Amino acid sequence: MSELPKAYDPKAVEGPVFASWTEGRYFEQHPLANGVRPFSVAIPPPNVTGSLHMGHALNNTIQDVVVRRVRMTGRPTRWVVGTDHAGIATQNKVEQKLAAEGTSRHDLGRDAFVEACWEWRREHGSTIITQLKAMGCSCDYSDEWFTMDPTYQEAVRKVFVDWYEAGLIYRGKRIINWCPRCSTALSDIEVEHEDLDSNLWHFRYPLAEPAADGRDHVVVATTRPETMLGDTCVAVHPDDDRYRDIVGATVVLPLLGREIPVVADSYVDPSFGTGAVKVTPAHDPNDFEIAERHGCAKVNIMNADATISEEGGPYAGLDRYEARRRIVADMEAAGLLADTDPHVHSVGHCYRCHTTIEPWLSDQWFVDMQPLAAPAIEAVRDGRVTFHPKRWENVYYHWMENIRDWCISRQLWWGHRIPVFYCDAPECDTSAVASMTDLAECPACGGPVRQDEDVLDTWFSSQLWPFATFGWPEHTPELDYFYPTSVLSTARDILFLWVARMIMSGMYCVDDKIPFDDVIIHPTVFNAEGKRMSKSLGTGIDPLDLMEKYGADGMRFGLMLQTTGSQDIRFSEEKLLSSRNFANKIWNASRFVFMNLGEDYEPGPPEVATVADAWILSRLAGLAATVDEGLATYQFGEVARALYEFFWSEFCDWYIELSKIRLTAGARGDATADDRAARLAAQRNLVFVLDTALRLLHPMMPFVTEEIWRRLPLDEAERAPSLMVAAWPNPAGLTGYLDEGAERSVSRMLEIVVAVRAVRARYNISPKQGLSVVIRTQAATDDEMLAAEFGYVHALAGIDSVSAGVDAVKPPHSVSSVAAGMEVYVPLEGIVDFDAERARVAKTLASAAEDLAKVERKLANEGFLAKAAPEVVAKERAKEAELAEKVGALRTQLDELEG
RNA sequence: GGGCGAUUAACUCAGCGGGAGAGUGCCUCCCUUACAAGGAGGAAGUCGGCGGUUCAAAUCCGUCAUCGCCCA
Repeated sequence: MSELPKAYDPKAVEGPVFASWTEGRYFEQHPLANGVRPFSVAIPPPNVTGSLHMGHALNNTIQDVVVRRVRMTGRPTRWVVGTDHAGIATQNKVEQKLAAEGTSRHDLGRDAFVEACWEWRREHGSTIITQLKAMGCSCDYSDEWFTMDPTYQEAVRKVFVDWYEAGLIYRGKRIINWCPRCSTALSDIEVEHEDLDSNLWHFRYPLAEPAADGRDHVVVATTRPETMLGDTCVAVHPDDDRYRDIVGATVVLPLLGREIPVVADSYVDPSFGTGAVKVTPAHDPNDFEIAERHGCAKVNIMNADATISEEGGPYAGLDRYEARRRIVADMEAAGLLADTDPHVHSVGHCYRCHTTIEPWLSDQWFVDMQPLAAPAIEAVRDGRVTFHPKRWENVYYHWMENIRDWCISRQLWWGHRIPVFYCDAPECDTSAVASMTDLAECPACGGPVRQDEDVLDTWFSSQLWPFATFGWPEHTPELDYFYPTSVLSTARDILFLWVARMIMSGMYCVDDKIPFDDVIIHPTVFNAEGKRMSKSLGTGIDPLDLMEKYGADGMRFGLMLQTTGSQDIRFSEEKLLSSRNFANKIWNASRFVFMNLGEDYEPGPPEVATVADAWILSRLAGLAATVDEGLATYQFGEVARALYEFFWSEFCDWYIELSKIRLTAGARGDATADDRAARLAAQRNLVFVLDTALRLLHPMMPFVTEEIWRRLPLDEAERAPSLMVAAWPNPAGLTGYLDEGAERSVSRMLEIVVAVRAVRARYNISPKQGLSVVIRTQAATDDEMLAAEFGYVHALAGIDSVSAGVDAVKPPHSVSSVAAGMEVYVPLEGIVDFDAERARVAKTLASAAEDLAKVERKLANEGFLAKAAPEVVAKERAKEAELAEKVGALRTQLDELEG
């Protein structure tokens, strides 16, 4: 057995351990085992341009923890991995690269540009996959997917054609969200709204003819003055008496001189601004609706790059903000600026580049979502899909029930090109056809066709991920076997972009089957100030740096400790310290075990030889149940805390310390056969507890546990080529070790040890100075139990002699403490400051007396006795007795100190 | 405007109907051959305010306040 280094060094361990997993092919799912329900997870594919951030680190740790646990139970398991082609992000990257080289995509042309994107992907596209490996993620890397793979393209195309032919996809001229920087349309949920300080400008619009009451103008309010160039009417509410007389009148649009009508429309809110609104149909979705209802023109005054178009007359060519300044200035100069009020309004920004988006009239493709949403809502309502935490279901319902059509066309070159072909022949009946194969000629007239220039929204393709990665639309064995997947883990910000759409498309495409059973919505990772982490703002933390400093296990465990169902994570590095130290603690406890096994150790089953053994095995059985149940229900924080507490406080602080008695006695030259047998029992129990704990820890801390576990001397039956594929501790198999009596007994003994140590610490008594202890017990039965544990008290509290009895008498010049209802006396001739001791005891007494009074009040309460559960009352009575005992003992102590 | 979440020790957070917990920080002592990335002991909280339900409320309900997020 090779000696372990003194401290755990993640860097020395992680690489080789990961390599051994790959070599053993434990990540892969081999032949499909029939008759067993498999467990599968589709990773939310990271952007191919991406690199690991804290959100990925958390999300993928969660998936790995879930997957590793299930794999250890022996269930066939597969975690599908891959990347998303990320249309806008990738196109931006490649365009930047081209710009640096002094060229552009327009210089290259479409085909060469797309090839440049593939080239970029070949060079840089595996960054994040490599980083997932560094984290220890147990994905099946032998079958990596990309949303632009040939078979994946087939899947995307099929969904488009199917939906087109079913009438679910249509093309129309609508107001969409336009990003002038990315030069593409965006769907509604790709727009992030932000409240900005601005103004509400009041403009006077002159009437062509004075109204009956002599009025010669109408005042409209706007937050976007530049759009007045595209005004085609002014609207007022039909019931608004202020404007009743001018409905139907004509207004002369200032600056341009265009004549536009005043219309009445109930959309107008009479209480906002002046109650009269300018209507710009080509630049506002609501105005578009008004124009449709009243047959007004739609004048598009903006170019794709957000400069003013020819329709803007004298302002043509100006940038949108410059145009705004000039128009306000010109209106003011013309005496038509009635007022300027400060005003906060919500401005949409591109979720990729944060440029202010323009609502813009253009031809785009849309998906009619309502028919798809209906069954997907039902799937969550009837529990086929479950959200964790459950409250996210309401967010899902709210969005799904108010769902709007999805704009899926993007004016990009990198992506899935829309498979629609147009025939421009005027005499041909067929104007557009969606096709699974590229068309060279019109199927109707045989004339030339041209393909739609646009590509599909990246999310249109990634919604197919949970089934396209199993080979759909082919009816593959993998699809039959692994779909539906088991779990989807994600942050809440892609609940709509992804989760909802995957449920809709999954059910539509794969026989009405849901894409996953459980959805885990995990916390969002913020920085220490609670702000969003962002690389561009420099507020991000790089998980690779963290792994460098704290080890992959340290980072993973630290994240798991903070993952609860309610709070987001305010992350800071210090929070990983305890996890890194924990890995080292595991390492050193294991080192201790190895050092104490020796050459002659013979593996064997655990043996309850002492009450300490019974205690630790009982605690271990409890831990296994907590961890198993906790992971099955995604209570990661709770599980991490239970593991930490057990390993550090119970196993290391107490059991290992207790085992030293038997280990050293049994190793001495003059050891008896009994001593040697006792040593062997201790060794086997140490190995068993460590073995089981490592298995339970493995999903969260795969590297350190694997490295140690391989070296454990286990029975042949317990062995496995890797901890990854070793058996998960079955809680049901450990219930035989549950032993409440042993737990009570040991915790009482530990209290005595702590009480004696506290005396030592309080009076600064050297560990080398021997002490004796006298314990006054409450009942004779306690005496025997205690006597059996004297050895432990000796060893742990460093004392020479212990005696106990119901009628034990306080020795002279001793201080006393109360532990577990017993009096513990430590004679301290000449060492103690009795004044300080009196003060301390008085304080403890006051607090105990208060507790006792509380319990007594409760027990004097008739209502409590009548209504509370009997076991609760019994517990209170026991508590009362215990506290009364404690108070009595403290009083006596105080009296003795006074005297 | 609608919804969700948070408010517990100096800090970061668990607990979510029956004796206030952890990590970090702080104080005291200790390099005791598993571990100083450690060990032992300790100080520290009217569980945001106010009402209510209950025998019993940090925990359930209502309300207010503050902070954060989502939707419109």
